[in-house]
Amino acid sequence: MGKKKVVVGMSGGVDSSVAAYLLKEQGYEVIGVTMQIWQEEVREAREENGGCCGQSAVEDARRVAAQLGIPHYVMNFREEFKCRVMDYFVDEYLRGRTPNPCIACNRYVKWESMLERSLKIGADYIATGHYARIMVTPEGRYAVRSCVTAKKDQTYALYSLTQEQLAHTLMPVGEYTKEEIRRIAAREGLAVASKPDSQEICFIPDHDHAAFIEREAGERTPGSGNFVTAQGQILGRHLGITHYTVGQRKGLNLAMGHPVFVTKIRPETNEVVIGEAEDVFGDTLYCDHINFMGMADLPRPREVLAKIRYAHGGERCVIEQVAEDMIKCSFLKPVRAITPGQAVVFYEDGCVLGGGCIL
RNA sequence: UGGGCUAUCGCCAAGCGGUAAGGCACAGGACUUUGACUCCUGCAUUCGCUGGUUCGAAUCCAGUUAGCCCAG
Repeated sequence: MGKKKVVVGMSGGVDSSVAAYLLKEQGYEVIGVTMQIWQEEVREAREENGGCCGQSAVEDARRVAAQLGIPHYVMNFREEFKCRVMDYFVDEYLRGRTPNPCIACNRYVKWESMLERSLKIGADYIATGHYARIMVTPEGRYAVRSCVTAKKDQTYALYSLTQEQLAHTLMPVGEYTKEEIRRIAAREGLAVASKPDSQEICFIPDHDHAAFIEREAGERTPGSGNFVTAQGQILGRHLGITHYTVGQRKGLNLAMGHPVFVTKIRPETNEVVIGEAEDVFGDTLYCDHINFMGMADLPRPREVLAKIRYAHGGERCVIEQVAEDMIKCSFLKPVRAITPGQAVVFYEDGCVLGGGCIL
């Protein structure tokens, strides 16, 4: 029986580099692959960005692969990335929603595309540097669960993986803390040991979302409109709905004497609704694009812990399937800034049961 | 044209003769897969303007300008 073959998605960062190292140590036949996704006019921005997916990423990954003595290839996923991540990102903003591109990238690019292509070249698994662990539930379902480093937990962004995908996925760094991973990288002398963590959205290195959207959307870019209260009072002019997200305070340029926040975005009327701090709280949400992971279905209401955005600690809520592709979440306590477009992910004991996209 | 009121940082606003509070906004930083939240730091040598009184004025006086209100 030959070695199991695994394709490691190497971003050129510390995590995926160590993932490749660990798998090799564990006896897998490891192949390093770096996805080519968005880099075209990248230049200066990447170095301070840490370059999660930039051009230097390819070189860094190649260097690490050479150090580890594993083959390294580049797979071109620009097409997929453009339409499934960048276009989605822009379209969501145009619809007044706040997308989470990392979830889309994971689902469509890293897993659907990269996994498919990897299986095609004879791999048994793909692996990534995500801080998450894959488990099998007593019912025999695959699920991801929080890793030891709760702070770096990335299960939220992985909620949409299917059973089939999880069956062919390995996440070796989920067993370690970020500090341990860096230590291993340093111990093994990996070139990227001290590379800064990547953050923010990789394809917008300058962090200027609005400018990016304007470039991409062109004519479709929404113009300025009114800031209004829930009662309809006009408070001022905004720069275009793509500049805002629910819960936002900064950048509104509204001197009301006290802090005010975005409570809602109305693309139909091009209005941004403004309210008080308490107006940002809500206790009910609906989501679609459901994916069941640790639970196979939801035949009856069930109480779970739900996270409504990446850095959210989670709140107890009762979930109930109200339609073919719709779940209603009723929180026991109001949660802040329920934001359409963001994911809601359900957990039980750190295990992802499933999730959806907030409506 | 008379009479009254008001004029202090981008907005609101303390101050009432003793040497410019505060809030919001904004900027920078920390944090961050929402330009989110949050936190830290910064932010009027100057009080519509011109003179005067005083040891000392944003604070008192005179004039002047602007805005608002009320008049015949």
